[in-house]
Amino acid sequence: MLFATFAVSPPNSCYAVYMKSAPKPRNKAAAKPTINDIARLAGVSKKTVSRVINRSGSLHDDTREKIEAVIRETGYVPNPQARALALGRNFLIGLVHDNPNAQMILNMQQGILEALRDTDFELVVRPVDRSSPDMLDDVRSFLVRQRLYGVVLLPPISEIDALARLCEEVNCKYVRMGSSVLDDPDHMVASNDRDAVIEATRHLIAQGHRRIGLISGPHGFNSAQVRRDGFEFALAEAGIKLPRSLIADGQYTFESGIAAAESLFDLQPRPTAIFACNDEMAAGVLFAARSRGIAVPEELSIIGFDDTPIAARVWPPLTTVRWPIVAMGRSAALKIIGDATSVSPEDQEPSTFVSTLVRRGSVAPPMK
Amino acid sequence: MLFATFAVSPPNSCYAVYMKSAPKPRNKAAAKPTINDIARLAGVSKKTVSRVINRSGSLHDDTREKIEAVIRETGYVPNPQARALALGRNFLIGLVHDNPNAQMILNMQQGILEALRDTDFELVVRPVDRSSPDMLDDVRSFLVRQRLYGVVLLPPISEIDALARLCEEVNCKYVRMGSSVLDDPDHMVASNDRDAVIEATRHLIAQGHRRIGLISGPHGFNSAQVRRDGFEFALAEAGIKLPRSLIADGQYTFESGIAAAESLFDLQPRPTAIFACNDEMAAGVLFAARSRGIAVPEELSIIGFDDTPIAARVWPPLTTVRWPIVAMGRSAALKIIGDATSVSPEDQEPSTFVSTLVRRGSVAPPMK
DNA sequence: TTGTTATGGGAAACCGGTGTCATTTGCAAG
DNA sequence: CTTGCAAATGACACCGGTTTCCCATAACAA
Repeated sequence: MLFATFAVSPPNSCYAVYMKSAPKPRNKAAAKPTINDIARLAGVSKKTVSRVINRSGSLHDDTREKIEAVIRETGYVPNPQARALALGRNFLIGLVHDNPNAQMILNMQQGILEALRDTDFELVVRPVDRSSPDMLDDVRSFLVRQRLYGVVLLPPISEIDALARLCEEVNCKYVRMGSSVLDDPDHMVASNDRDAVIEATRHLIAQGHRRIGLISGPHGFNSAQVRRDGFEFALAEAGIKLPRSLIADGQYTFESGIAAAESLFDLQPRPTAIFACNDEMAAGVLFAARSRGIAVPEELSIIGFDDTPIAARVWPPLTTVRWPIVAMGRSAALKIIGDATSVSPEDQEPSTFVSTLVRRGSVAPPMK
Repeated sequence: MLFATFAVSPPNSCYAVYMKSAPKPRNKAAAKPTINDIARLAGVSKKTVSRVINRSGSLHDDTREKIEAVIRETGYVPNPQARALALGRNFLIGLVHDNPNAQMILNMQQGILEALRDTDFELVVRPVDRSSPDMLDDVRSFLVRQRLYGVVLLPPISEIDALARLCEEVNCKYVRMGSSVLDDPDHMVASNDRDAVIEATRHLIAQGHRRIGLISGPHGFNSAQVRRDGFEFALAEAGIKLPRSLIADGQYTFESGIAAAESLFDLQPRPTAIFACNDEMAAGVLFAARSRGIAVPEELSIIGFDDTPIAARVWPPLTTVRWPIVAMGRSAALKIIGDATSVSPEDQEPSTFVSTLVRRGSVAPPMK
C-alpha cells in the first residue's frame, strides 16, 4: 500500500525513498563546529585534527594537546555521516533476527545497548524472513547499503553458514549467537545448553521421576537439537528408557506447548514430569494442565528453558534454565566494537556462557 | 569499564570512538555503481541523475526514462551515507524510550518496522534514562549527531513537552505516543484509554461487583492518570462510592502488582474485583491471589490493561483491554516518513486508536 | 525576424571527513 | 658541516551524493 501511487504515476520505483520537496533544513543558529573550525582554531591542518581523532599517524604531544583542548572547548563531535562516507563504513551495529521469541530479542537488544552505551555506535534492528528465498539478498543489500560496522545474528538464522560467509564477503564483522559453538570464538557467542539440560533432567530424575516427557523445539533449530540431546543423554545416563511417544514436537510457541502437552496427557500412563525446550511452551504445558485440572507440581512437574519473565509470573512459578542472554548480547557487541574502542585487554569478553538451573515451584516428587 | 585504558593512556577522550587501525576495506570485486556510472551510461550529468532520484527540477520525459532504465539495469542504489552528508539528514528513524515495558517496546518496534519495510529507512533504538539530569542533552546529541530523520517517543517520556520542543529545535520530525491527546495530530498517536477503562469498569459493575479495587500506575504518568480517571468516572456514574483505601499505588511492574494486591487483600471486607492499570500488575494480582489461595475468578475478578502476551498465558487467562500498539507504531512511523514516500492520500494514518475490552476468564459475578 | 521567457541540463563548489604523498623539521651519525 | 633518517605536518584529491548558478535551446509573443 505504501507505493500505491506508483500504479498511477510513472511506475519507475528504482528506489524506495525520495524527497518530495527537498528542504533546506540547515539550522544556522545551532551550527556545529566542523573539523575545519577546529583546524583553524588550533592553527593546524584538518588532516592533523583527523589524526588526533583517529589516533593515527604520529604527532607531537604539544600539537595533540592543543587540538584536544580546542575540541574540548568547542564540544566538537566528528560528523558520523562524513566519516561513514569517507571510511566506507558506518558506525552502526545491526541486529538481524527472524522473530523467534520477542523476549529474547529484547534481552539481546538490552545487552547490545549496554555495550554500546557511551560509544558512538548505534543499534539498528532488522527483522528478516527466513522462509523467503530473498532472505540472503535482503541481508546483503542491508549490509552493503548501510555499510554496517557489524551485525549480531540471532538464532535460528545465526545457524545459517551462508549468512556468515555473506558477512565476510561484504566485509562486515559479525557475531553469531547460539546454543552451541558453531564458529570460531571471534564470531561466536554460545551457551552450554546441553549441559544445562542435562542438569535439569538430572534434577527431575533425582526427584524420583521416571516417566518424563519432552517437548522439543522445531526441527532444524540447533538449539532444539542440542537441548534434546542433553535430555536424552541424561535419561540414558540414568538407565531410563525413553519411548518415542514421550517426545512431542513443539514450535517454541505457547500454543504449540499446549498442543504438545495435550498429546502427552493422553498417554496411559501419563508422564509425571515434562521438560519443555523453552518457557513459552512450558507455560503452555502449565496452561493445559490447569484447564484439565491437573495439579502442578503435585501431579505434574514442569521445567522450562530461558528464564524469560513469564516463567516467574505464572503460578506456580516455573523451574527453568536461566539463559544469560543479556550478558551474551553485551559480549557479542563488545566483540564487534572491541577493536574500535579502548577496551583494556582484561576486558576480553567470554565466548561461551553458562546456563544454570533456577529452582522455583513447578517441580516436586511424583505422587505414589 | 569500556574506557578503562583512558586512565593509563592520555586521558583525552573528547570522542568515544576511534579506529585503532584504519582499514582500507574497499571491496573492488563488489564495486557498486555510483551516480557517476549512471550518468556516464545514460550520457547525462550526475546532476540530472540526481534530479531523477529526487523528483526535483523539471526534466524531459525521454531523459528521465533513459536514466531510469539504466538505474534498473545496473541495480543502482544511491549511497545513503553520501546522501546523508549532502542532505544534512539521515534516513534513520529513532525509537526513544525509557524502558517502561519490554513488551510494549517490542510491539512498537514491530509496528514501526512494518511501516519501514521496503523503504530505505532503518530503525535505530535508543533507550534513555528519564531520571538523569542529562536526559535532554543526551537526546539532543543523539538527534544532532545522527541527523535523524525523525523519532518516535514512547510513553512515559513522550509526555515531556521539553522533548517535543527539542525535536523541533533541532529540526527533527517526531511523533509522540500516548494514552490521550497531548499534541496536534501530526505529532501525536493516541489511544482512548479513558473510554476503554470506563467500558472495562462498567463490565465489572454489570457483573454485580460493587467493591472494586484499583491498582494505579505511577504518579506522573499520563496513562496512569487517564486510566484512573476513567475508573473513577465509571464508578461515580454508577453511584458507587470509592473509598481511598480501595486505591493502591502501583508502578506498572509485576512486583508492584503483587504488593498492591496484598494491601487490598488485607482490607475487611476484601474487594471482589480489582482493576489493574496494566497486565503486568494484573498478573501480579493473580499471582498474589494464588499464593493466598484466593480463587480467581470465583472469589476475585481481575481486569488488566494492554493485552500483552502474558494476559493470555496465565490461568485463568486475563480479561483485559487490548491496546492496539502495533498499529499505533505503524501509524507513528508513517506519519514521519509519509512525506518522503509515495503514500497515497487515502492511506492517511489515523491519529487516535480505539482500545477494546477482551473478555477472557478472569471475571465472574461476585459470590454472595 | 527579433526579443523574451520557460525549460532542460551541465560545471563546479560543497557537505565533512579520510587517504596518499610530499614536504618540513629535528636530531644523531659520519 | 654535511648527510641520513625518522617523526611531524600539510596540500590535495577523494568518498558519492546535492546545491547553486549559469548556459543552451526551444517556444512564444511582438
